[in-house]
Amino acid sequence: MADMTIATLARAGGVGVETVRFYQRRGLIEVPARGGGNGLSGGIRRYGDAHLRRLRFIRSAQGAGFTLEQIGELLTLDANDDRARAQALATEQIAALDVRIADLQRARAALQDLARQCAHSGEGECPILTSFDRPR
Amino acid sequence: MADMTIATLARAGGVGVETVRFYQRRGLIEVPARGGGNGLSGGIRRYGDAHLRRLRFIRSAQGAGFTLEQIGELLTLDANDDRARAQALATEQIAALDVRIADLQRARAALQDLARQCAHSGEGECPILTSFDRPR
DNA sequence: ATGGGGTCCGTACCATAGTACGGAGTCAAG
DNA sequence: CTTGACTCCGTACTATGGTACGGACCCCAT
Repeated sequence: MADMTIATLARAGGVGVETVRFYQRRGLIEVPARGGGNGLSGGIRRYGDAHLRRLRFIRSAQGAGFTLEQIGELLTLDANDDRARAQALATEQIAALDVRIADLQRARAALQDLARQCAHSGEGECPILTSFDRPR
Repeated sequence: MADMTIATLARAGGVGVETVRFYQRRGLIEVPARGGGNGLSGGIRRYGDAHLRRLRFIRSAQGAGFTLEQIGELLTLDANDDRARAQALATEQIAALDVRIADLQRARAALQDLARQCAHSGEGECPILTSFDRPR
């Protein structure tokens, strides 16, 4: 899968061309030299497996809740083999995820309660619409 | 707590003045008439308990993961007593929360694994930095 | 060798949820 | 009756993660 064009790379990574270019602007994906190696000056940039791995790295890390800025840092660490810092980032991110998960679970429980009450209550008011009036 | 100024209302709701004004622009909080009731023309807008309840509703609903647009709809339903639609929105939101929670839990588990491997592995590469290379 | 699709690049725009700024008006205390 | 804090309002700007546009250029198949 070497020597891809940007469209091929994007498709392989499951994103749009513009997204790849956006990541390049952010410094997350390297912009390869132009002209596929045939010696001529200008031309079209070609992408290889390394670029595709990088793109997938970015998408996976996003899936783990990292921001693009954090991902940039992870990539720097990768280049520097800075394991301690990488571990610290991971631990931080786990804590952040725990907070978010707990928040969402609380919200979910509250909503479920409300939906149940609304379904089973008689002609009174639906509690979904009044329950938020109390301070958190 | 009636007859608050916007700053008092904002403080009571735990937000900034600009945030209250932002909600007003979005149509989520009513803009009261000017001149506290003393008959004079121009003046300062005064806010009462209803405004504070509304503000707290918005903050609570945000805590449950609703967007401001959805909150606007909830408020409309409140005005119309549309219980069926409110229930539907709550159910939808619960499903959305479930998806997000599952995503985050998966991400958390993966990260934890990686952090552990990184801590216990010898002189090799820290797996945090290479593990994202595989497709999701 | 030419036509149409893909690429390059800068720039502008989108949604979401605010946050800040600046000038004019208002209000209450001293 | 002035001073200083607060309010009003429009407008602009922030952060995050893209998405779109337009002109110039390139390259491959016919």
